[in-house]
Formats: sequence, C-alpha cells, structure tokens
Amino acid sequence: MARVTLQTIAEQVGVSRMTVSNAFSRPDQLSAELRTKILDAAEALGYAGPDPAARALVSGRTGVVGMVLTNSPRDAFTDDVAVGFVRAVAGSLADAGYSLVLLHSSSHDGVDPARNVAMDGAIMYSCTPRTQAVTALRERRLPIVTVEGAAIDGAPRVDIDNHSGAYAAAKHLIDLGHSDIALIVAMVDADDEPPSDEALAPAPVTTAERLRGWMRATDEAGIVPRIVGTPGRFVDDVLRARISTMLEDPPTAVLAFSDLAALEVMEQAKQRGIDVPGRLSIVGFDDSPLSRRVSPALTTVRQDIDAKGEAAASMLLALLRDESAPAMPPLPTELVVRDSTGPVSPMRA
Amino acid sequence: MARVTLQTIAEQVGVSRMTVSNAFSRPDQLSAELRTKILDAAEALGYAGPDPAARALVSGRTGVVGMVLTNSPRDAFTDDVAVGFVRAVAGSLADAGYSLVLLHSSSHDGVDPARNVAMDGAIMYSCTPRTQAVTALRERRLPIVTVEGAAIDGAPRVDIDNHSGAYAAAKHLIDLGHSDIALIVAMVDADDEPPSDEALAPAPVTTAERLRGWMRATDEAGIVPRIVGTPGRFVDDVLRARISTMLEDPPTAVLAFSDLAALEVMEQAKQRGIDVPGRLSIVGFDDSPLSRRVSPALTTVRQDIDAKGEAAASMLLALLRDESAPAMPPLPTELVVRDSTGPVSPMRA
DNA sequence: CTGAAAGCGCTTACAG
DNA sequence: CTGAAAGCGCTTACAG
Repeated sequence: MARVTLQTIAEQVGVSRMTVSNAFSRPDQLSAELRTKILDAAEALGYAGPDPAARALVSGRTGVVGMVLTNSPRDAFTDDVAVGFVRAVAGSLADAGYSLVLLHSSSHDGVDPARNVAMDGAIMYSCTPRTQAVTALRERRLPIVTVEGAAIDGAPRVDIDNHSGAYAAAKHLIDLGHSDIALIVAMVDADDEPPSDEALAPAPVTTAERLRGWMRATDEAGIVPRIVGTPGRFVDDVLRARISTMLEDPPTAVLAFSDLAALEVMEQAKQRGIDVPGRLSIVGFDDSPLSRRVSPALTTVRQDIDAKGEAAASMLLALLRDESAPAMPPLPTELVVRDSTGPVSPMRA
Repeated sequence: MARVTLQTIAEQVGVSRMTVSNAFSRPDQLSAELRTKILDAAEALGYAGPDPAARALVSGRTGVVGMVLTNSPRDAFTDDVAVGFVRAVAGSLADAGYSLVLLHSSSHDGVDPARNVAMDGAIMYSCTPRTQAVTALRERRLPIVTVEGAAIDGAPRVDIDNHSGAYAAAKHLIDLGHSDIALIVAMVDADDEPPSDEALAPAPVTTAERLRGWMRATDEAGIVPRIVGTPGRFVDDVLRARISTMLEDPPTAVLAFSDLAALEVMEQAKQRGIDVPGRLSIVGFDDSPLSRRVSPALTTVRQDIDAKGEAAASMLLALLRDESAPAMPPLPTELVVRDSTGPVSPMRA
C-alpha cells in the first residue's frame, strides 16, 4: 500500500491538495462541513496528519528547541540543579507548544546533533563557548540563549547572582567566628593554593563567580582560605581524595560549590567522627531538594531554578517570535541557614 | 544575502549539487582533494551543512527519538526514577548518534508533539495506552517501545519484576514479625479497603504489580493489610492526608509504592515522634539515590534503572534498523535491607 | 471559500 | 569518481 499523503486524500474527496492542507493547518480557510468531510476521509485512510519533516522544510519551523547540556545529558542528569532546570524549560516550552530535544555535544561517527537535528533555536546550559555544539549552532544562525555559561556574543543570557550568594555564605561563617575556612571548588585544579584570576578565566562563570564571592568576604576579613579543588566539573575521585586529606587536619568551616560537594564533605566528616556543626560547619550551594532532607539539614544558598528555566524559555520564545529578548539582571540568590553551620567551637577558636 | 545551499556551493566550486551533497554525506564517493576543496568553499560561504529538515524529508530519517513521559516532562522530572531512566536512554541513544526529544502528551492549542514533531521512533514511559500521544504515534506507524506501561499491541516492552520485588519486601516484614501492615499505593483511590482486581485493572502495570506482590505475601501469611491510596500518580495532598490519618493509629510496618512515598511516611512519623524502625518499619521501592542518604537509611527494593534505560534504547535502535526487537524477560529486582526496618516492637506484638 | 503554480533543500537511484 | 533526472510531502503567496 502506497503511503497516504495529502494528495491521496485530495483525490479521494475530490478537492485540491491545498484544500486538504488547509483542513489540517488553517481551519479558518474552508467551511466546517468540507473540513469535517476531509478529516473523516483522512482518518478512514489512516492518515496521521501532515508529515512533520515536509512541513518543517517548507515552513522553516520545526516546533523543536534544542538544549545543549555541559557535557552529555548523561552527566547533566546526575545533577539535581541541571535536572530542575531542564524540567522548568521543558515545561515552559510545552506551554508554548514547543518540544525540547536534548543535544549531546560530543560527536559520534561524525554525527553532531547540534548540526544535524532540525530545530528552531537552542538553549546552552553551562557551556564553554568553544564547544563544537556552540560553533554548529552559530553557523546555522539559530537563535540561542545562554544560561550560566560564558557569554556568546549576540546571545542573550540568563544568570543568577552567584557572587552575592557566595559572599553572603562566607560572611555568615565569618560572623560565626570562623577563620579557618576551606573552599571546595570545581574546574580549578588547586590543592591549597588560591588560583589566580588568570587561572580562573577559562572556568565557567558559575564556578569562578562563586569563588570570587567567597574570597571577597574572606579578603575583607583578612582571612586566607584553604583551597580544595578538582579540575572536573563535579564531585569526582580527585575531589574526594582531597577532601579526605583536608579532613586529616580539618578547618572549622567549609564552603562548597554545590550541595552535592557539601554532602560529600558531610559524609566524610561523619565517617571520621567529626561533628557537624559542632566541630565543622558546612555550607552548600543551590538549595537542591537533598539539602533539606539530610541531617543535619544543610545551610546553603538558594537559587530559583524554576525562575531560571522559565526565563531562559521565555527569552528564546521571544527570539523565535522575532522579538528581541529583554536584557535581564541576574536572578537573586539567598542564604538559607539551616543546621549544618554554627559558631566556631571554643577549643579551636 | 540569499541563503547558502548546496547549489550555491556547487556553482562556486564548479561541480554539480550532487557532488557537494556527497562531500558532506558520502565522503567515499569522491576524491579527498575535491572533498576538501568543497568543504573549504562551504566554510568560506558560511554554510553550516545540509539542512536537517530537507535531509529528513528526502531520507525519511531524522536522527531523533521521542520520549513520551507519563504526564508532562514537568511532572516526570520531579521523580528520581524517571530522571534516571531518561538519563540512561539519552546516553544510550547518544552513543548511537540519536538525540532524544521530550514529548508532552497534553495538546496545547491543538499542537500535539507526538503528531507534529519529526522523529524516527519513540519510547513510551509509564503511559496508559489510550493516551492521545500513543494514538498519534501509532497512526504515524512509528516504531515504539513501551516501558512499564500497559501493553501496546505490537510494541515490544521493557519491564522490571515488580511482583517479586514487592513480594520479597512484604515477606521481609512478615519474617520480622509484623502483622499490622499498611500498603501505600498510588492510582488507586482506596482508603483502607483492598481494591478488587477489577479496580486495579486500569492502573498502570507498575502500581498494580507491586500491590499484587505485596498482597500475595500477606495472603500467604493470612494477614489483611490496611490500604492507604491516592487516585494520583505521585505523593499528593490526598495521600499526605491519608498517611496522617493512618499515623493516628499507626501500623507496625508500612510498604510504600515508591521511595518518595516511603520518605513522606518517615517524615510524618518523625514529626509525631514515632520511632523508625523501633515503633514503625518502613520499606520503599526503587532504591532512588535519596534512600541511601536519609536517616535511618531506607530499606527498599532496588531496580536497575540504567539497565532499564539501556534495554529500552537498544530495543528501539533494533527496530530502527528494521530488526525485530528481542523479547526480554522482566529485569530483576532485589530487596535491599537497610535501617528503616526492624522486628516488631514487643509492646505491639 | 477554493485551487494552479512554484518551490522549500536535499538525496536516491541510476547512467556514464 | 561525477552528474542529470526525478521527486520526498508539504505550504506560501496569489489569483479567482
């Protein structure tokens, strides 16, 4: 049986292919009864509606928006914050009739999704600007929105106020009397040496800004913090090992670049019998769902992930409507004090 | 400036459009030097490669696979297990050069992604068969794979052995001496009355199978469990309220349909000062990442979510290669005993 | 309200 | 190794 197309139906009903097309795509262009007749014939023939690929070719619109995640979706989906972001974006896009396609940036057998997948625009989440995916998207001249990555020229950005949040977190510890503070950082291969601004430059904005925020507070207080870092983006074996080393002679407080990193410190501390917050205070970042559930509940810096996702989606949607996306100030962050921080213990003070 | 197409480059280089197409899509069809020359010209003209939509129309392949999630992606992404599944699927597909597009099943303004998005096949996760999305996909005659939903005829399925896992969990409690056991269920609007098999029929396989597994064990032991249910799919206000009512006269043990539901019971028990596991034993389902982190660590039934995702992806990939997908036995589940279960307290025994 | 014309940008056979 | 022919299935103007 040959494939059923608009033409098949047109012949069946005795109208032109155009009219059948209108029946599906522009209902106001024909009488209700003719439309019903056409739709009935289509259903009888097992026609599922206009072919999306053909429609995309001629209309130039696919109804699909891409999302490039840092590394692969596989990595990103181990991170609560990234998941929450994808969730908010997918939800907002769905409300506007768009679907979200997850793009991995590493090419397999020369298959680069950012180059080969049909889409109307894309959101870059925490990407470095020299990614293959970014290059492809730009060459295709697709509208893009950057979130928490380095700036891509011409592309509007959504960002959160990492600096202020980090500053508030560090200030909180300093106000509690802490002066022996370790900073747990990612994407910086440092073990106990504060990275130079130069060393920080290639690190994605998020990491660098959090570190700078912490250090503004410690600088102001005349404190030189310890640095415990990993070149990776997440909690990895390098970081685990360095945290372990750090805990052999523990500081009185720790500021971590994410809640997951903070929880790693908390777990290792537990194993060593180091009381939190009695002997060690810990502050995370992100206010991920986990942070509330662990005990002691984690002091952290909240960001509104839903708002971030909605902002990114609505910016891209504006671009897709050929409007210019409004510039946006960084979304606010807020210190949430829970039970993992306390005054420095008298013994150590 | 007119859009750059294969034709533009062909004229520039002085070859036919076909040869330019081959340079991009079939490198073995022309000499290396000619190919380089063509690619260089393309780059100079700012050509980003063959248009995906046009390519999809003529080749009949898009490189995109759809995923229909129960409700919207928004709902699904609040669930650790669903997220893990999406992660594994996206990863496996990426390895094969495919990208994953998230499809919401509710149509907005008549925009139904399952009908309008160009794709090569789809995975249905925990869907009821009468979903609009399923209908659309079937009418389009796209290859589909069903995961943990009701069977869709002709579509291969991936499933886990919910029944055995649930049975083992219930048996574990019974062996500990429990006889006053509450079953926390979703998609069943029951408050203390065991649902009939008939009432269970429309519930997705997962829920029904877990309930049946538990009840096989309680039946064998001659125990009539309490039923605490919600018509919803997740932990919702109805369920929270019914759990609260249940805890006014608590059973000695609880079996929950998911870890999230188990944690809800645990939290409410904490608030009421009911000791876990001293006074109340709790078993979850799924072995989500959370279950290990809470305290007391949750006894639960483990399923291998990565394996489930990989199985679904490789089945669909086989279908896309026009191979028939091999039938698969349900993936095994395994009881993981941690700290939230213990012997029934003597007071109550 | 309906239709004839033109074409979206590409690839699949096939012939040379 | 290269190219002329045919066409994928649809929609966008436009004319009636």
